[in-house]
Amino acid sequence: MSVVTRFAPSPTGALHIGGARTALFNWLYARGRGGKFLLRIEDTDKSRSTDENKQAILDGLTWLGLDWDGEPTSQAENAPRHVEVALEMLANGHAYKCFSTQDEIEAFRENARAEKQSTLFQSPWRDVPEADHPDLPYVIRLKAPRTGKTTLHDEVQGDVTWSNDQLDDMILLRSDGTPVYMLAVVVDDHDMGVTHVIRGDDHLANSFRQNLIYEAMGWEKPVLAHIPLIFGPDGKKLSKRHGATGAAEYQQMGYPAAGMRNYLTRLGWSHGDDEFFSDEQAREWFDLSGIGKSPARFDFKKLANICGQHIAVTDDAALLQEVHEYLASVGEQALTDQQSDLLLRAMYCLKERAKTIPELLEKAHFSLVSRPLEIDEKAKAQLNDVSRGILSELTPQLQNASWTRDTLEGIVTSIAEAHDTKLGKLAGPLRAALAGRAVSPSVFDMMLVLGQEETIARLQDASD
RNA sequence: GGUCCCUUCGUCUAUCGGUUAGGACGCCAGGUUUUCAACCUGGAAAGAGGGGUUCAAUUCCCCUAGGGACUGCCA
Repeated sequence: MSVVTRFAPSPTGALHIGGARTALFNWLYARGRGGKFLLRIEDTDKSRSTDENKQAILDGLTWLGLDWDGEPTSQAENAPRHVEVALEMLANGHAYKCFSTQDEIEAFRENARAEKQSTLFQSPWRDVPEADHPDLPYVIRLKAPRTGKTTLHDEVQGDVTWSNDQLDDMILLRSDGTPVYMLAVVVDDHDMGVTHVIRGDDHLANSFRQNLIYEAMGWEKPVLAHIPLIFGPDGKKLSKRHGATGAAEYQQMGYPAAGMRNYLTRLGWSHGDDEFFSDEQAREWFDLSGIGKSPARFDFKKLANICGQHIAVTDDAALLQEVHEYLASVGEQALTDQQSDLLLRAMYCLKERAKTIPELLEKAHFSLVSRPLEIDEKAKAQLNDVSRGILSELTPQLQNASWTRDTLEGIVTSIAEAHDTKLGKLAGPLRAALAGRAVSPSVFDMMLVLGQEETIARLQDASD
Protein backbone atom coordinates (compact mmCIF):
# COMPACT_ATOMS: atom_id res chain seq x y z
CA MET A 1 0.00 0.00 0.00
CA SER A 2 1.33 3.37 -0.91
CA VAL A 3 1.99 5.87 1.85
CA VAL A 4 -0.17 8.98 2.26
CA THR A 5 0.68 11.52 4.92
CA ARG A 6 -0.78 14.91 5.58
CA PHE A 7 -0.06 18.13 7.38
CA ALA A 8 -3.15 19.76 8.79
CA PRO A 9 -2.46 23.21 10.19
CA SER A 10 -5.17 25.47 11.41
CA PRO A 11 -4.89 28.98 9.99
CA THR A 12 -5.30 30.72 13.32
CA GLY A 13 -1.73 31.95 13.30
CA ALA A 14 1.55 31.82 11.43
CA LEU A 15 3.37 28.57 10.72
CA HIS A 16 4.90 27.67 14.07
CA ILE A 17 8.34 26.15 14.05
CA GLY A 18 6.93 23.07 15.76
CA GLY A 19 4.32 22.76 13.07
CA ALA A 20 7.02 23.17 10.47
CA ARG A 21 8.85 20.20 11.90
CA THR A 22 5.66 18.15 11.95
CA ALA A 23 5.18 19.01 8.29
CA LEU A 24 8.79 18.14 7.61
CA PHE A 25 8.46 14.69 9.21
CA ASN A 26 5.33 13.99 7.18
CA TRP A 27 7.02 15.20 4.03
CA LEU A 28 10.16 13.17 4.66
CA TYR A 29 8.18 10.04 5.40
CA ALA A 30 6.07 10.30 2.27
CA ARG A 31 8.83 11.44 -0.04
CA GLY A 32 11.20 8.78 1.15
CA ARG A 33 8.70 6.10 0.23
CA GLY A 34 7.32 7.42 -3.00
CA GLY A 35 4.10 8.31 -1.24
CA LYS A 36 1.94 11.40 -1.20
CA PHE A 37 2.16 14.36 1.14
CA LEU A 38 -1.13 16.21 1.39
CA LEU A 39 -2.06 19.53 2.88
CA ARG A 40 -5.33 20.20 4.59
CA ILE A 41 -6.23 23.53 6.11
CA GLU A 42 -8.26 23.03 9.27
CA ASP A 43 -10.36 26.12 8.97
CA THR A 44 -13.50 24.95 10.72
CA ASP A 45 -13.10 27.63 13.37
CA LYS A 46 -14.23 30.47 11.17
CA SER A 47 -13.90 33.11 13.82
CA ARG A 48 -10.17 32.57 14.19
CA SER A 49 -9.16 31.46 10.71
CA THR A 50 -7.91 34.01 8.23
CA ASP A 51 -6.77 33.91 4.64
CA GLU A 52 -3.62 35.79 5.60
CA ASN A 53 -2.65 33.07 8.01
CA LYS A 54 -3.39 30.40 5.47
CA GLN A 55 -1.18 32.15 2.94
CA ALA A 56 1.56 32.60 5.53
CA ILE A 57 1.52 28.88 6.23
CA LEU A 58 1.73 28.05 2.55
CA ASP A 59 4.56 30.52 2.12
CA GLY A 60 6.39 29.08 5.09
CA LEU A 61 6.17 25.56 3.73
CA THR A 62 7.26 26.74 0.33
CA TRP A 63 10.28 28.49 1.78
CA LEU A 64 11.21 25.33 3.65
CA GLY A 65 10.97 23.44 0.40
CA LEU A 66 8.14 21.19 1.56
CA ASP A 67 6.06 20.66 -1.54
CA TRP A 68 2.67 19.07 -1.21
CA ASP A 69 0.72 16.97 -3.65
CA GLY A 70 -2.37 18.42 -5.27
CA GLU A 71 -4.23 21.44 -4.01
CA PRO A 72 -4.53 22.12 -0.30
CA THR A 73 -7.99 21.10 0.85
CA SER A 74 -10.21 23.14 3.09
CA GLN A 75 -11.73 21.30 5.98
CA ALA A 76 -14.61 23.76 6.20
CA GLU A 77 -15.61 22.94 2.66
CA ASN A 78 -16.07 19.32 3.61
CA ALA A 79 -18.64 20.17 6.26
CA PRO A 80 -21.56 18.57 4.37
CA ARG A 81 -19.65 15.30 4.26
CA HIS A 82 -18.89 15.51 7.99
CA VAL A 83 -22.57 16.05 8.71
CA GLU A 84 -23.43 13.08 6.55
CA VAL A 85 -21.14 10.86 8.57
CA ALA A 86 -22.53 12.15 11.85
CA LEU A 87 -26.04 11.38 10.67
CA GLU A 88 -24.97 7.94 9.64
CA MET A 89 -23.66 7.30 13.14
CA LEU A 90 -26.91 8.62 14.50
CA ALA A 91 -28.80 6.24 12.26
CA ASN A 92 -26.78 3.19 13.18
CA GLY A 93 -26.99 3.86 16.89
CA HIS A 94 -23.42 4.98 17.50
CA ALA A 95 -24.53 8.51 18.22
CA TYR A 96 -27.50 10.22 19.83
CA LYS A 97 -29.19 13.57 20.17
CA CYS A 98 -28.44 15.45 23.36
CA PHE A 99 -30.69 18.32 24.45
CA SER A 100 -28.65 19.49 27.41
CA THR A 101 -27.87 23.18 27.17
CA GLN A 102 -24.42 24.68 27.49
CA ASP A 103 -25.48 26.32 30.72
CA GLU A 104 -26.55 23.00 32.18
CA ILE A 105 -23.26 21.42 31.21
CA GLU A 106 -21.25 24.28 32.60
CA ALA A 107 -23.15 24.12 35.86
CA PHE A 108 -22.46 20.42 36.05
CA ARG A 109 -18.74 20.93 35.50
CA GLU A 110 -18.51 23.68 38.06
CA ASN A 111 -20.18 21.49 40.59
CA ALA A 112 -17.96 18.53 39.70
CA ARG A 113 -14.85 20.64 40.08
CA ALA A 114 -16.01 21.90 43.45
CA GLU A 115 -16.55 18.34 44.62
CA LYS A 116 -13.35 17.12 42.99
CA GLN A 117 -15.27 14.71 40.84
CA SER A 118 -14.72 13.90 37.18
CA THR A 119 -15.81 16.77 34.98
CA LEU A 120 -16.66 14.42 32.12
CA PHE A 121 -20.23 15.20 31.25
CA GLN A 122 -22.60 12.28 31.08
CA SER A 123 -25.61 13.24 29.07
CA PRO A 124 -28.99 12.20 30.46
CA TRP A 125 -30.20 11.88 26.85
CA ARG A 126 -27.96 8.99 25.93
CA ASP A 127 -30.67 6.37 26.17
CA VAL A 128 -33.83 8.42 25.82
CA PRO A 129 -35.99 7.09 22.97
CA GLU A 130 -36.73 9.32 20.01
CA ALA A 131 -40.41 9.47 20.98
CA ASP A 132 -39.57 11.32 24.17
CA HIS A 133 -37.36 13.96 22.50
CA PRO A 134 -38.42 17.58 23.00
CA ASP A 135 -38.63 20.04 20.13
CA LEU A 136 -35.48 21.89 21.14
CA PRO A 137 -32.02 22.48 19.74
CA TYR A 138 -29.69 19.53 20.21
CA VAL A 139 -26.15 18.41 19.58
CA ILE A 140 -25.20 15.01 18.28
CA ARG A 141 -22.94 13.09 20.61
CA LEU A 142 -20.95 9.97 20.04
CA LYS A 143 -21.98 7.07 22.21
CA ALA A 144 -18.70 6.11 23.83
CA PRO A 145 -18.17 2.92 25.80
CA ARG A 146 -18.14 3.53 29.53
CA THR A 147 -16.26 0.47 30.61
CA GLY A 148 -13.22 -1.45 29.53
CA LYS A 149 -9.89 -0.31 28.21
CA THR A 150 -8.56 0.62 24.81
CA THR A 151 -4.98 0.10 23.66
CA LEU A 152 -3.67 1.99 20.70
CA HIS A 153 -0.34 1.33 19.08
CA ASP A 154 1.74 4.39 18.32
CA GLU A 155 4.94 4.18 16.30
CA VAL A 156 6.62 6.66 18.60
CA GLN A 157 4.96 6.17 21.95
CA GLY A 158 4.50 2.43 21.79
CA ASP A 159 1.33 0.84 23.14
CA VAL A 160 -0.77 3.31 25.08
CA THR A 161 -3.73 2.15 27.08
CA TRP A 162 -6.66 4.27 28.19
CA SER A 163 -9.52 3.45 30.39
CA ASN A 164 -12.74 4.02 28.46
CA ASP A 165 -14.40 5.76 31.38
CA GLN A 166 -11.97 8.61 30.74
CA LEU A 167 -13.69 9.28 27.46
CA ASP A 168 -16.85 11.33 27.31
CA ASP A 169 -19.58 11.27 24.73
CA MET A 170 -17.98 13.88 22.59
CA ILE A 171 -19.97 16.22 20.44
CA LEU A 172 -19.96 15.45 16.73
CA LEU A 173 -22.35 18.11 15.51
CA ARG A 174 -22.93 21.37 17.31
CA SER A 175 -26.43 22.65 18.01
CA ASP A 176 -26.15 24.84 14.93
CA GLY A 177 -25.54 21.70 12.90
CA THR A 178 -21.86 22.35 12.18
CA PRO A 179 -19.34 19.54 12.61
CA VAL A 180 -16.68 19.64 15.25
CA TYR A 181 -12.95 19.22 14.64
CA MET A 182 -12.69 15.75 16.13
CA LEU A 183 -15.19 14.41 13.61
CA ALA A 184 -13.78 16.38 10.73
CA VAL A 185 -10.22 15.08 11.11
CA VAL A 186 -11.31 11.49 11.09
CA VAL A 187 -13.63 11.85 8.13
CA ASP A 188 -11.10 13.85 6.14
CA ASP A 189 -8.20 11.55 6.95
CA HIS A 190 -10.30 8.60 5.88
CA ASP A 191 -11.61 10.23 2.72
CA MET A 192 -8.16 11.43 1.73
CA GLY A 193 -6.77 7.95 2.18
CA VAL A 194 -4.27 9.00 4.83
CA THR A 195 -2.27 5.97 5.88
CA HIS A 196 0.05 7.54 8.43
CA VAL A 197 -0.96 10.23 10.88
CA ILE A 198 2.19 11.96 12.09
CA ARG A 199 1.34 14.84 14.39
CA GLY A 200 2.20 16.56 17.67
CA ASP A 201 1.77 14.51 20.80
CA ASP A 202 -0.74 17.01 22.10
CA HIS A 203 -3.11 14.96 19.95
CA LEU A 204 -2.30 11.66 21.59
CA ALA A 205 -5.30 11.76 23.90
CA ASN A 206 -7.51 12.79 21.00
CA SER A 207 -6.59 9.59 19.24
CA PHE A 208 -8.70 7.62 21.65
CA ARG A 209 -11.73 9.73 20.88
CA GLN A 210 -11.08 9.61 17.18
CA ASN A 211 -10.57 5.89 17.39
CA LEU A 212 -14.19 5.56 18.43
CA ILE A 213 -15.31 7.17 15.21
CA TYR A 214 -13.19 4.83 13.11
CA GLU A 215 -14.78 1.91 14.94
CA ALA A 216 -18.30 3.25 14.65
CA MET A 217 -17.86 3.67 10.92
CA GLY A 218 -15.93 0.48 10.47
CA TRP A 219 -13.08 2.31 8.79
CA GLU A 220 -9.52 1.18 8.53
CA LYS A 221 -7.33 3.04 11.02
CA PRO A 222 -4.18 4.84 10.02
CA VAL A 223 -0.78 4.21 11.56
CA LEU A 224 -0.24 6.71 14.37
CA ALA A 225 2.94 8.54 15.28
CA HIS A 226 2.74 11.25 17.91
CA ILE A 227 5.89 13.30 18.02
CA PRO A 228 7.01 15.27 21.08
CA LEU A 229 6.74 19.02 21.09
CA ILE A 230 9.67 21.39 20.66
CA PHE A 231 10.65 23.47 23.66
CA GLY A 232 12.53 26.70 23.97
CA PRO A 233 16.17 26.73 25.14
CA ASP A 234 14.95 26.96 28.75
CA GLY A 235 12.84 23.83 28.51
CA LYS A 236 9.55 25.68 28.51
CA LYS A 237 7.06 25.52 25.71
CA LEU A 238 8.39 27.54 22.82
CA SER A 239 6.83 30.97 22.95
CA LYS A 240 7.33 34.53 21.84
CA ARG A 241 9.73 35.37 24.61
CA HIS A 242 12.22 32.87 23.21
CA GLY A 243 12.46 34.99 20.13
CA ALA A 244 11.31 33.42 16.95
CA THR A 245 8.43 30.97 16.94
CA GLY A 246 7.29 31.40 13.36
CA ALA A 247 9.00 29.73 10.42
CA ALA A 248 8.99 32.99 8.49
CA GLU A 249 11.08 34.63 11.17
CA TYR A 250 13.84 32.13 10.55
CA GLN A 251 13.77 32.97 6.91
CA GLN A 252 14.14 36.62 7.83
CA MET A 253 17.03 35.85 10.14
CA GLY A 254 18.67 34.42 7.06
CA TYR A 255 18.97 30.76 7.93
CA PRO A 256 19.13 28.80 4.69
CA ALA A 257 16.21 26.44 4.15
CA ALA A 258 18.45 23.42 3.64
CA GLY A 259 20.06 24.04 7.01
CA MET A 260 16.68 24.46 8.65
CA ARG A 261 15.53 21.16 7.22
CA ASN A 262 18.65 19.40 8.43
CA TYR A 263 18.48 20.91 11.91
CA LEU A 264 14.75 20.37 12.33
CA THR A 265 15.01 16.81 11.10
CA ARG A 266 17.75 16.06 13.59
CA LEU A 267 15.76 17.64 16.41
CA GLY A 268 13.99 14.70 17.96
CA TRP A 269 15.03 12.21 15.34
CA SER A 270 18.30 10.40 14.83
CA HIS A 271 20.04 8.05 12.49
CA GLY A 272 23.02 6.89 14.52
CA ASP A 273 25.60 9.64 14.82
CA ASP A 274 24.72 11.42 11.60
CA GLU A 275 24.41 15.16 12.15
CA PHE A 276 24.97 16.81 8.82
CA PHE A 277 23.13 15.39 5.84
CA SER A 278 21.51 16.21 2.54
CA ASP A 279 17.83 16.04 1.69
CA GLU A 280 18.48 12.87 -0.27
CA GLN A 281 20.05 11.21 2.73
CA ALA A 282 17.29 12.45 5.01
CA ARG A 283 14.64 10.98 2.74
CA GLU A 284 16.46 7.71 2.57
CA TRP A 285 17.14 7.46 6.29
CA PHE A 286 14.01 8.94 7.81
CA ASP A 287 11.84 6.50 9.65
CA LEU A 288 9.31 6.63 12.45
CA SER A 289 11.46 4.34 14.56
CA GLY A 290 14.16 6.99 14.75
CA ILE A 291 11.90 9.51 16.45
CA GLY A 292 12.60 10.08 20.14
CA LYS A 293 9.93 10.13 22.81
CA SER A 294 11.06 13.09 24.84
CA PRO A 295 10.64 16.74 23.92
CA ALA A 296 13.69 18.48 22.45
CA ARG A 297 14.90 21.99 23.12
CA PHE A 298 15.59 24.36 20.32
CA ASP A 299 19.27 25.30 20.14
CA PHE A 300 20.12 28.33 18.02
CA LYS A 301 23.85 27.67 18.23
CA LYS A 302 23.55 24.27 16.69
CA LEU A 303 21.12 25.53 14.09
CA ALA A 304 23.70 28.14 13.11
CA ASN A 305 26.44 25.57 12.91
CA ILE A 306 24.43 23.24 10.70
CA CYS A 307 23.40 26.14 8.50
CA GLY A 308 27.02 27.18 8.16
CA GLN A 309 27.92 23.74 6.91
CA HIS A 310 25.13 23.86 4.36
CA ILE A 311 26.19 27.26 3.10
CA ALA A 312 29.71 25.97 2.69
CA VAL A 313 28.63 23.17 0.39
CA THR A 314 25.95 25.02 -1.55
CA ASP A 315 27.09 25.94 -5.02
CA ASP A 316 27.74 29.61 -5.71
CA ALA A 317 24.86 30.23 -8.09
CA ALA A 318 22.33 28.66 -5.73
CA LEU A 319 23.72 30.71 -2.89
CA LEU A 320 23.35 33.89 -4.90
CA GLN A 321 19.74 32.92 -5.50
CA GLU A 322 19.26 32.47 -1.74
CA VAL A 323 20.70 35.92 -1.20
CA HIS A 324 18.19 37.41 -3.63
CA GLU A 325 15.33 35.64 -1.90
CA TYR A 326 16.53 36.65 1.52
CA LEU A 327 16.79 40.29 0.53
CA ALA A 328 13.27 40.18 -0.86
CA SER A 329 11.91 38.51 2.27
CA VAL A 330 13.25 41.20 4.56
CA GLY A 331 12.24 43.95 2.18
CA GLU A 332 15.74 45.16 1.44
CA GLN A 333 16.89 46.58 -1.82
CA ALA A 334 17.74 44.00 -4.46
CA LEU A 335 21.29 43.69 -5.71
CA THR A 336 22.24 45.27 -8.99
CA ASP A 337 23.58 43.05 -11.75
CA GLN A 338 27.02 44.37 -11.09
CA GLN A 339 26.79 43.62 -7.39
CA SER A 340 25.46 40.14 -8.08
CA ASP A 341 28.30 39.57 -10.46
CA LEU A 342 30.97 40.54 -8.00
CA LEU A 343 29.26 38.71 -5.16
CA LEU A 344 29.25 35.56 -7.25
CA ARG A 345 32.98 35.92 -7.83
CA ALA A 346 33.55 36.53 -4.12
CA MET A 347 31.43 33.59 -3.03
CA TYR A 348 34.32 31.15 -2.79
CA CYS A 349 35.97 33.10 -0.01
CA LEU A 350 32.75 33.90 1.84
CA LYS A 351 30.76 30.76 2.04
CA GLU A 352 33.01 28.77 4.32
CA ARG A 353 32.79 31.39 6.99
CA ALA A 354 29.13 32.39 7.06
CA LYS A 355 26.41 30.72 9.10
CA THR A 356 23.54 32.81 7.81
CA ILE A 357 22.79 34.83 4.72
CA PRO A 358 23.16 38.20 6.48
CA GLU A 359 26.52 37.04 7.78
CA LEU A 360 27.51 36.19 4.25
CA LEU A 361 26.38 39.61 3.10
CA GLU A 362 28.30 41.24 5.90
CA LYS A 363 31.49 39.51 4.84
CA ALA A 364 30.71 40.37 1.23
CA HIS A 365 30.55 44.06 2.05
CA PHE A 366 33.74 44.88 0.12
CA SER A 367 32.27 43.45 -3.06
CA LEU A 368 28.97 45.25 -2.78
CA VAL A 369 30.16 48.81 -2.25
CA SER A 370 31.49 51.10 -4.92
CA ARG A 371 33.94 53.96 -4.89
CA PRO A 372 34.39 56.23 -3.18
CA LEU A 373 34.33 53.91 -0.20
CA GLU A 374 33.04 54.94 3.16
CA ILE A 375 35.82 54.21 5.61
CA ASP A 376 34.58 53.38 9.08
CA GLU A 377 36.32 54.49 12.27
CA LYS A 378 38.28 51.35 12.94
CA ALA A 379 39.52 51.25 9.38
CA LYS A 380 40.54 54.90 9.51
CA ALA A 381 42.77 54.13 12.44
CA GLN A 382 44.79 51.90 10.09
CA LEU A 383 45.39 54.70 7.64
CA ASN A 384 48.05 57.00 9.06
CA ASP A 385 50.71 58.86 7.14
CA VAL A 386 53.14 55.99 7.29
CA SER A 387 50.73 53.38 6.02
CA ARG A 388 49.46 55.69 3.29
CA GLY A 389 53.02 56.06 2.22
CA ILE A 390 53.45 52.36 1.94
CA LEU A 391 50.21 52.02 0.01
CA SER A 392 51.28 54.58 -2.53
CA GLU A 393 54.49 52.69 -2.89
CA LEU A 394 52.59 49.50 -3.50
CA THR A 395 50.31 50.90 -6.18
CA PRO A 396 52.82 51.28 -9.01
CA GLN A 397 54.07 47.76 -8.45
CA LEU A 398 50.57 46.44 -8.85
CA GLN A 399 50.17 48.23 -12.15
CA ASN A 400 52.45 45.76 -13.87
CA ALA A 401 51.68 42.69 -11.85
CA SER A 402 50.11 39.59 -13.24
CA TRP A 403 46.92 39.21 -11.23
CA THR A 404 47.50 35.93 -9.46
CA ARG A 405 47.54 35.13 -5.82
CA ASP A 406 51.22 34.16 -5.80
CA THR A 407 52.35 37.33 -7.49
CA LEU A 408 50.25 39.55 -5.27
CA GLU A 409 51.45 37.85 -2.14
CA GLY A 410 55.01 38.19 -3.38
CA ILE A 411 54.69 41.90 -4.00
CA VAL A 412 53.02 42.71 -0.72
CA THR A 413 55.46 40.56 1.23
CA SER A 414 58.48 42.14 -0.35
CA ILE A 415 57.21 45.62 0.38
CA ALA A 416 56.65 44.60 3.96
CA GLU A 417 60.18 43.32 4.12
CA ALA A 418 61.53 46.48 2.57
CA HIS A 419 59.97 48.38 5.42
CA ASP A 420 61.31 45.91 7.89
CA THR A 421 57.84 44.91 8.96
CA LYS A 422 55.55 41.98 8.71
CA LEU A 423 52.72 41.21 6.36
CA GLY A 424 50.40 41.64 9.31
CA LYS A 425 51.26 45.33 9.59
CA LEU A 426 50.53 45.91 5.95
CA ALA A 427 47.35 43.91 5.84
CA GLY A 428 45.55 46.35 8.13
CA PRO A 429 45.83 49.43 5.96
CA LEU A 430 45.33 47.36 2.81
CA ARG A 431 42.15 45.98 4.24
CA ALA A 432 40.99 49.43 5.22
CA ALA A 433 41.61 50.70 1.71
CA LEU A 434 39.95 47.80 -0.06
CA ALA A 435 36.97 47.19 2.23
CA GLY A 436 36.64 50.38 4.21
CA ARG A 437 36.50 48.21 7.28
CA ALA A 438 38.81 46.55 9.74
CA VAL A 439 37.17 43.17 9.20
CA SER A 440 36.95 41.51 5.82
CA PRO A 441 38.04 38.43 3.92
CA SER A 442 41.72 37.97 3.14
CA VAL A 443 43.25 40.98 1.42
CA PHE A 444 44.48 38.78 -1.41
CA ASP A 445 41.05 37.33 -1.95
CA MET A 446 39.66 40.82 -2.13
CA MET A 447 42.25 41.88 -4.69
CA LEU A 448 41.48 38.86 -6.82
CA VAL A 449 37.75 39.40 -6.65
CA LEU A 450 37.93 43.13 -7.21
CA GLY A 451 40.38 42.87 -10.08
CA GLN A 452 43.39 44.96 -10.91
CA GLU A 453 41.73 48.16 -11.93
CA GLU A 454 39.36 48.44 -9.00
CA THR A 455 42.02 47.39 -6.50
CA ILE A 456 44.43 50.05 -7.64
CA ALA A 457 41.72 52.68 -7.71
CA ARG A 458 40.75 51.91 -4.13
CA LEU A 459 44.36 52.03 -3.02
CA GLN A 460 44.84 55.35 -4.68
CA ASP A 461 41.67 56.67 -3.04
CA ALA A 462 43.05 55.70 0.33
CA SER A 463 46.55 57.02 -0.14
CA ASP A 464 45.45 60.43 -1.38
C1' G B 1 -7.86 16.76 40.86
C1' G B 2 -8.10 12.46 37.21
C1' U B 3 -5.86 9.83 32.97
C1' C B 4 -1.76 9.28 29.76
C1' C B 5 3.31 10.38 28.20
C1' C B 6 8.45 11.78 29.08
C1' U B 7 13.60 11.85 32.05
C1' U B 8 21.79 9.71 29.18
C1' C B 9 27.21 15.43 29.27
C1' G B 10 24.75 22.68 29.45
C1' U B 11 21.96 21.24 24.53
C1' C B 12 20.68 17.50 20.44
C1' U B 13 21.51 12.45 20.72
C1' A B 14 23.96 6.92 20.16
C1' U B 15 23.45 2.52 23.09
C1' C B 16 18.35 -1.95 21.56
C1' G B 17 21.49 -6.59 29.50
C1' G B 18 27.99 -7.19 29.59
C1' U B 19 31.01 -0.47 26.21
C1' U B 20 37.09 3.01 29.30
C1' A B 21 28.77 5.13 28.09
C1' G B 22 30.21 7.12 21.67
C1' G B 23 29.25 11.45 18.39
C1' A B 24 27.70 16.59 17.41
C1' C B 25 26.84 21.78 19.05
C1' G B 26 28.51 24.88 22.77
C1' C B 27 32.45 25.71 26.34
C1' C B 28 37.87 25.74 27.97
C1' A B 29 43.21 25.29 26.53
C1' G B 30 46.86 25.10 22.77
C1' G B 31 48.18 25.52 17.49
C1' U B 32 47.78 27.97 12.67
C1' U B 33 47.09 33.04 11.03
C1' U B 34 46.73 39.24 7.39
C1' U B 35 41.57 41.18 10.73
C1' C B 36 36.92 38.41 11.84
C1' A B 37 36.05 33.78 11.01
C1' A B 38 37.32 29.12 9.43
C1' C B 39 40.53 25.21 10.42
C1' C B 40 43.75 21.58 13.46
C1' U B 41 44.97 19.25 18.34
C1' G B 42 43.67 18.36 23.25
C1' G B 43 40.30 18.85 27.57
C1' A B 44 36.23 19.24 31.08
C1' A B 45 31.27 17.36 30.86
C1' A B 46 25.87 12.56 31.55
C1' G B 47 22.54 7.58 32.89
C1' A B 48 16.90 12.41 38.16
C1' G B 49 16.48 9.64 43.17
C1' G B 50 15.16 5.00 45.56
C1' G B 51 13.85 -0.02 45.37
C1' G B 52 13.64 -4.63 42.87
C1' U B 53 14.59 -8.73 38.58
C1' U B 54 19.35 -10.75 36.93
C1' C B 55 25.70 -13.78 37.25
C1' A B 56 25.35 -8.64 35.13
C1' A B 57 21.66 -3.00 34.57
C1' U B 58 21.68 3.40 31.33
C1' U B 59 18.99 -0.72 29.14
C1' C B 60 13.46 -4.76 32.14
C1' C B 61 9.69 -3.84 36.44
C1' C B 62 7.83 -0.73 40.61
C1' C B 63 7.79 3.77 43.60
C1' U B 64 9.14 8.95 44.26
C1' A B 65 10.46 13.61 42.20
C1' G B 66 10.43 16.86 38.12
C1' G B 67 8.45 18.11 33.25
C1' G B 68 4.52 17.77 29.56
C1' A B 69 -0.30 16.54 27.17
C1' C B 70 -5.43 15.85 27.56
C1' U B 71 -9.70 16.67 30.53
C1' G B 72 -14.48 22.51 25.35
C1' C B 73 -20.87 23.13 21.26
C1' C B 74 -11.29 25.36 20.02
C1' A B 75 -8.37 23.24 16.53
